[in-house]
Amino acid sequence: MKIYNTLTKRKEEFVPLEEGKVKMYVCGPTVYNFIHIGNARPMIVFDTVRRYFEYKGYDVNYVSNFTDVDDKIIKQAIEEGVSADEISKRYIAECKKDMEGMNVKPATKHPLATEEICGMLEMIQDLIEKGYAYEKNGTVYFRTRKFKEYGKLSHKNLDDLQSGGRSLLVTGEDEKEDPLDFVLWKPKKEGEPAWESPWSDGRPGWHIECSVMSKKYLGEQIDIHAGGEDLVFPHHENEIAQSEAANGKEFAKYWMHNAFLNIDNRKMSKSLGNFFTVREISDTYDLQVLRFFMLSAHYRSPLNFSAALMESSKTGLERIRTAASYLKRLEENATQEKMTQQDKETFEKTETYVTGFEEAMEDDFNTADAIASVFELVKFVNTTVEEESSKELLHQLFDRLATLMDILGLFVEKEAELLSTDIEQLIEERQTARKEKNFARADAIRDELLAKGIILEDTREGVTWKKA
RNA sequence: GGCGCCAUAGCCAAGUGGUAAGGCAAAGGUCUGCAACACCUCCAUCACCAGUUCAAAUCUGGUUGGCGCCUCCA
Repeated sequence: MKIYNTLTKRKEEFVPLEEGKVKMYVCGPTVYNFIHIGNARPMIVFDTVRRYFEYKGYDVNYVSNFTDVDDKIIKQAIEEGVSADEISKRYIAECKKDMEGMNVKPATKHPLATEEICGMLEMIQDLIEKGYAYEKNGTVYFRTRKFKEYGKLSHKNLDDLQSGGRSLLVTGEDEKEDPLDFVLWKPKKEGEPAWESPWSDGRPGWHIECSVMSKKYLGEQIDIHAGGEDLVFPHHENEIAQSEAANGKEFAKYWMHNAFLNIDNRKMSKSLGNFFTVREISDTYDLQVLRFFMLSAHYRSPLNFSAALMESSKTGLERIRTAASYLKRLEENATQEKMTQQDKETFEKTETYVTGFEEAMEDDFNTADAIASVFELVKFVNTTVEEESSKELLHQLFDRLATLMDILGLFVEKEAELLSTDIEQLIEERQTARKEKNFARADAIRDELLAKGIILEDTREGVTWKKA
């Protein structure tokens, strides 16, 4: 399996630290509002990475945090006149609902920054003792130049950073020894949440949180650290500096970064205000469609979001699901139980689509290519399977399709839903009308159901329905 | 100013040296009471210029256009 590593700027063969196990950490959102669909990209992408590892038999320890102490949370709390804690708790709960809708598996552990302060104090103290950090008026800074490899992830050199067009010196930070130094601990301002520390009552800097939570739940060394590409610098660069300075060993072996989700070719972000929340999208679309859309491009390519593209994704996903329900229907009506010799040969032919799918995923999780294999399998099913096919074959084909889709976190079957009895009666009445060639009545009933969001389709095997 | 990415059909998108996957849309057709589904047919020489090579969308140089990071940010 090959993974593109931001650290080395090339695809590398994945070799786990420990045989059969994967330890991965994915930087999670800051919870001060509903998550937007840009936040959803890494969730979906890295959940898919996880699912593929699990499909390959790896035991994946997947940790993803919630940043629940931050300027923006405090700002939101002040605006609403409630506590910061209330804001973060609320949006963590909402985020989890969205994740469920997108079929993103819960992490093995979702640590909260506010519950890990103790570990942060320890690591900061450790860094001070090792000479990598210093305290000034209650603020603790990381001594960036002391960490010789600083810049190795983002491939920047310190002098470029300093002589750049922008000043890294921000107001009130002229007490730093060096403009490149960043904050590990900062004293509280009036009304802000704070914790006691040897340096001041205050709160941790953003970067130290991930270093500490990763170490606590995954150990000093992990296989994969992932997040959005904007986190490469400074967040991940700083994490490396902190963790490697404190632990004295390589922090993460593989660094994965997803590209952005754009709107009109512009980065979507809360600060630019050009974003859609996942919740908004879920009003119009099944979030499975959003997931399918996200996986239709490679995770390292920028992806534009639009209603037209969502429609296209919806239709495409529907095509796959139609094939699946076709198999199910035939299976229910099949008379032949066991596979015939010909069935066996048919089934063997689908091996190539599984291989194609796996090869795509092995190549740095090329989900776009993997989906192409799924479509090829769908085409094969639609052109090969027939009423005479055996139950066993139909079942196996369904299973094969569902398995591939499950790796992508996509369902192939609609949830088991029951129609209310009056709707079922309408469908029966329509069938009677059709037999009597009373098509006007039949069409009227179909329209009536359509208005209720139910689409009827007449097939050789009878009437099927789906939600609009 | 520094660092970096991208440019494939109407749209989306794979493909990193051997002659363009897949999906959506459109068009024509088969099936069907109609519709839908499904199936068949049709749909590109890869931004531009120059070069390397027997061979380039794929490598090199340049041009144009778009974007990202360097500041909270997925």
